[in-house]
Parts: sequence; structure tokens; C-alpha cells
Amino acid sequence: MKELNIQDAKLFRALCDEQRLAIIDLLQTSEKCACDLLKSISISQSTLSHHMKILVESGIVHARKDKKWTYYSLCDEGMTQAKHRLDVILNKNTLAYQSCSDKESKKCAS
Amino acid sequence: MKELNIQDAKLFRALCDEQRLAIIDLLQTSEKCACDLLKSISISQSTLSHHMKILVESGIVHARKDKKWTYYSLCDEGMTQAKHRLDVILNKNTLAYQSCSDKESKKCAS
DNA sequence: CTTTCATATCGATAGTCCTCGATATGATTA
DNA sequence: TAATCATATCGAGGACTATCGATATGAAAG
Repeated sequence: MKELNIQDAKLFRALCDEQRLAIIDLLQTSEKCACDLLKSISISQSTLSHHMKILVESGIVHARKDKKWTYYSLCDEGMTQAKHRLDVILNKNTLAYQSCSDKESKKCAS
Repeated sequence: MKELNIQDAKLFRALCDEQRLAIIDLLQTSEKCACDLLKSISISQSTLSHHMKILVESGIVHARKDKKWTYYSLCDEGMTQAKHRLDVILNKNTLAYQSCSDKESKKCAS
């Protein structure tokens, strides 16, 4: 298993929850504190905190503490890495399609 | 919850497993049958079949039956959708950063 | 100093997912 | 027809995850 795959899987895992995608939507317009996010989506405070931890640890979201509040904002570092991975897959994909013609005679060696 | 988020979450869920990313790597060079994939990664035949079902249902991989064999190849339909979603996040992200300066006076209304 | 507010952590529950061996299916071969 | 091969499906075990209420922490207000 490539180390890169483990990292990428972790990143995509942060993106594969509907609630977290909704949170990302809310952060797209502006930085927001947890209590603001809580007013916009129907989950408990502890669940929101759990999701924010996952988003921050994946590198997708940045957290900034100020007085009583924690402000969250999107961080493009992790997002760029995920996007790059998809680019690689897409580019090689078009090449793969061109070499699909002579596979009829293929045999399994088992 | 936006319907779009549910679809996107499903797509990213197909990408968030290390084994499936490894399978995608193998399919990047050429179309391959299940027995070929099985020789390259260390999982059981039933587990591979399970992963292929998830990849096909997510729209990332295309399956083609021929005689005894099932040939798998990458399909850029689903991948393009996932890439588009990341693009949207990234683009709005840069805008969000510009409006982070006047949030100090923000108060929670609760 | 006590109360209140914003957030994080804990412990438990329920659901989902990965993995496997066993078995079924369906096509080829002897 | 019987045996073999490639793949799919089934059922179960174990690990992980989302979710919640309760509680802890730490800062601000009174």
C-alpha cells in the first residue's frame, strides 16, 4: 500500500459525510464560529465539535481561537492535494481508454 | 441537507478506502479483469468483488462482461463530478479568506 | 466568586463498513 | 454430464463512525 493512498483516503474520508459537506458550504462565504454553524445545521453541539475536529485534522479547515470563540475557515492546502489526486486519475483515465481494444485475447494466468 | 451533498458524499465515500485507491491506480494503465487485480493486491476474492461493486455503483469504474471474465476500466463521469465539487470549494475558498478581517467584533446571538 | 456562555471531551449506543470463508452462479473444458 | 474456472453473493465477526446527553474546561460577565 502506497503511503500516498493512505493520506488521500484520509482526506476523502473527511469529505464523505453529508454534514461535513454542509459545513464546508457554510464556510465558503466567510469564516464562522462554532455557534454560528450550530444555528445553521440540525446536529448537537458535541456532534458539531466532533465534525470540526475531523475537518481540521484532515487539513481542510483552519481553526482560530479568539476569546471564548473558535473561528473556522476553509484551508486550501488539503483541498489542493485532493484535487491534484483527482486530476492524476482523470488524466491517466483518458490514456487508459485508448488501450482497451486488444484485451479480448487476454487470459488469466491462475 | 442539499441533495447534491448526498451525492457528493457517496462519491467521496467510494474514494475514501485505501484498497479502492490502489485498485484505481492499477486501472490507470489499462483495463483489467478481476483476476488480474486480485494478483496485485492482497485481499480475498470476495472482498475485491465487494470493492468493485462500490466503485462501479459510484460511477468511477465501468464493468464489461466478456465470456467468463469481467473487465474493469476507469470511467471519468463520476470523477469529473467529484473534481468539479472540489473546484467549487477551492474557488470560493480564496474569496472567503479576503473577508476574514472584520470578524473580531462578531457576537453569537444565542 | 459565582454564574453564564462557547467549546471540547467522555461514555454509550446504534449503525455502517471492511473483511473473510463458504457457497452460488454461470460459463468453459474434459 | 462432470469438473473446473471466474466472479458474485451470503452471513458473520470485528472495527470504525455518527450521534447523543452529560460533563469538563476555560473565558467573560455580574
